Amino acid sequence: MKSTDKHRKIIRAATKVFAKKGFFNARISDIAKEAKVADGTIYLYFNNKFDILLCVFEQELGKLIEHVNLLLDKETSAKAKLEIFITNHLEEMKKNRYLAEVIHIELRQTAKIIREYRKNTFNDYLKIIGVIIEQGQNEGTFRRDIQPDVVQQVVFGALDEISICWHTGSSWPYTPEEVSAQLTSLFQTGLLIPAT
Amino acid sequence: MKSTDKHRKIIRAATKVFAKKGFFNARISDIAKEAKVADGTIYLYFNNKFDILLCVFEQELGKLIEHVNLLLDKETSAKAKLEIFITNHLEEMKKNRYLAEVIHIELRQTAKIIREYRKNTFNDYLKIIGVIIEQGQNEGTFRRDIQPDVVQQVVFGALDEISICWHTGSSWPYTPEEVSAQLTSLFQTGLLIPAT
Amino acid sequence: MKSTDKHRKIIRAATKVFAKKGFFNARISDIAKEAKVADGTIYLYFNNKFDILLCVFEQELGKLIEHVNLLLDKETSAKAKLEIFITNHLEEMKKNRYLAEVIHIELRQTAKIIREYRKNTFNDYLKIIGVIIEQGQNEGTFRRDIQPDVVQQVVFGALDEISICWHTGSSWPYTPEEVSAQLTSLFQTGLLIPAT
Amino acid sequence: MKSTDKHRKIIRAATKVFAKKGFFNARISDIAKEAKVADGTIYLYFNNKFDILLCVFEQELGKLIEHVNLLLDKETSAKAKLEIFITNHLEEMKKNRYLAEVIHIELRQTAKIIREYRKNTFNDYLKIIGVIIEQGQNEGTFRRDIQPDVVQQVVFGALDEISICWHTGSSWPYTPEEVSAQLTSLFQTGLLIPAT
DNA sequence: GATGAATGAGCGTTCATTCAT
DNA sequence: GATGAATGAACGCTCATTCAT
Repeated sequence: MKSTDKHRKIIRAATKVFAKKGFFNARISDIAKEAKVADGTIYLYFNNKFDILLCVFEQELGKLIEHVNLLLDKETSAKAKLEIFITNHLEEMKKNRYLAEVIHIELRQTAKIIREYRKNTFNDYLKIIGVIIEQGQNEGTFRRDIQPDVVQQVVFGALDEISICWHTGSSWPYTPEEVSAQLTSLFQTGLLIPAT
Repeated sequence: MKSTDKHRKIIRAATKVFAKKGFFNARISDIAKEAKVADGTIYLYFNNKFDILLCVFEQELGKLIEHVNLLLDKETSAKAKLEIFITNHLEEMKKNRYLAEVIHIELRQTAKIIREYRKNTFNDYLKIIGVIIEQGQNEGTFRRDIQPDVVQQVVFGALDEISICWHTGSSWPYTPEEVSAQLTSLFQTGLLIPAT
Repeated sequence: MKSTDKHRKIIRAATKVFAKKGFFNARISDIAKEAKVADGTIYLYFNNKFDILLCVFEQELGKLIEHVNLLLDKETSAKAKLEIFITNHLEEMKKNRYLAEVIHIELRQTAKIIREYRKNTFNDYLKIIGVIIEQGQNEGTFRRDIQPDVVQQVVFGALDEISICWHTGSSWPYTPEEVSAQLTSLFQTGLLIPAT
Repeated sequence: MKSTDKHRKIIRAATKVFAKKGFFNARISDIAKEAKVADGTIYLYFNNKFDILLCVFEQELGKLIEHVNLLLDKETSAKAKLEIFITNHLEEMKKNRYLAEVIHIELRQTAKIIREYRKNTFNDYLKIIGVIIEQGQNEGTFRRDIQPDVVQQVVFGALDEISICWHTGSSWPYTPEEVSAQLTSLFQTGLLIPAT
């Protein structure tokens, strides 16, 4: 168990350091210091610096997927599921500032490379949205003229761009609940005021 | 004019190189070679490597802002303007693969830093969306319970996440027109099929 | 006896690993793995990495000296002794590829350092040749105008350069017996065909 | 010409540093300091540390080959040529202590690797001896029962082992002329006093 | 005695930046 | 203004050595 413990400690430290300085500006010794281990120790658990970043995503996205799937299983309608997904993502990102930043900034660099390797936990996360949309279309709740794979990009992009706002210097007065309500409503019924 | 010419050449080369390799993996000598100038020449036009990246954004976002504003001026309704904005962004990103990637990936790294410096052309671009939404609310076309500053993040995030899809290995069969129609419709009337 | 056993196991493993990768490229963990002991165990028997190399030479050269001395004691004439020495060295090196390589390559690095420390088993081995030559000169069999300390270098250098040939990729078709016959003859009567 | 100049300077510095500390203990910064250039400058002229060592051999052995070939061309008999080769090698090694040590110690490490790459200037040097022996056999001066490829190893091994003696702490009272006379005579007529 | 996880000093190499030409 | 050779600080990674178990 001890070794798993250290693995976790390093992951957590790396997430924090990557969020603060960015992957390329982060030094291994920064992570080591943050994790309170020696530089060399890191290489007992990871192959190289980039591997640490990948593991951060694997682990954190994995947890995110597991968690949201648990929540989604409790709901049956696609409409409710979409709301759950949005709410959960925003709450998690509000809670975990470092993860939010690492996803927002570093995931993208990595995504390009990962796409080739297809070690694609990120894609699994995106696909959850796609599947919800498909279900809604089959149920007859969601429009069929908007493609699920378009929606999944749109929703994730929207969530990700929002999720960084809490951690900016500028004031962002909304709570996750407020934003998630707005987003859910926006994606459900749109911006337009229906003509009566 | 000659010097402006070289400035432009370097910007263009840098955009390409940054898109291909990412800011941190791009070497000054890569940019110099792509721009067909000597390494040292770059420092006659830019203060340092990061300054080049900033200038890429300043210049490219500046052009984008200028261009979309021209288009928006031709329209009066917020509804039409939002459509224009969406369509234009996707078309531009489809056209300019390098810019799309640089915005998607590098802008985020920079955004964090820029936010502090407030040299904020990016914010100006975002704000255009916000202003459109406000106008729509004042006109009475757009709902007032969804905040303009939320929407601007959402729309940009969505557009940006979509705009990278054309340049991925995986097949993305939709044309900008199709996607922009879907997006526009999604943001206007939402996913739900209205109960009749 | 058990501890002596482990010492021997490590020496043998080290000889193999040093031969394969060279002293500097060999890792302690390579030797440990080859010897089937833990890394730390090695430090119960040796002071440091270099000490292992020294012990390899001490031990292997010691055995070589002991063995050749036994053989030499059976002969009386310097002429026969020189032949024995040559034959024995080549046979041993043919038999023990790893030792041959370690002597050929690593001994030289070490020799320079050892020379200063005078912990000089290597010199003892060389000196055997010198003593044979001196005996031959005293007997009146060997010329007195060629210095024993020159000959000892020459003979060892020749043997060592030959002894690696069996372990090279390139074809080396001669048996130790053939080569030792040629070398013995060469050192005894030279290359020239005597004018009749 | 300037760049060639710096290449030479680095080669010379590297030869000295490698001789003093050995390849693996030599730091790039040692070589840089000795050559009075910056660390990075070295990489403008060489691919990596090992490449420097290879270039030392290529260059120095190349010069050696060129030089000895010039001398050999002046002689016709194989007997004279062998003498020239021996004398020249010893003189050069006496003159250039650093080269002598680098050949003696580092060449062997490298030789193993080089053998696979066959970038084999060292072999060219050895072959010169072999060719002399063949010529002697064809002329009828040298015995045919001793193989040229055996002799070339023997002669080089002998020379190399001798050539280090001048640079050892221990006293080595002989001049290159004396040693080369002894060696030549040894290889020509052997150790034995001919029975009258 | 034996282990092997942890340590941290050390070094090869890169590359943004400078400056003599 | 333009060049590109030269610089040297910076950092990822390795591995001999230690020490708690």
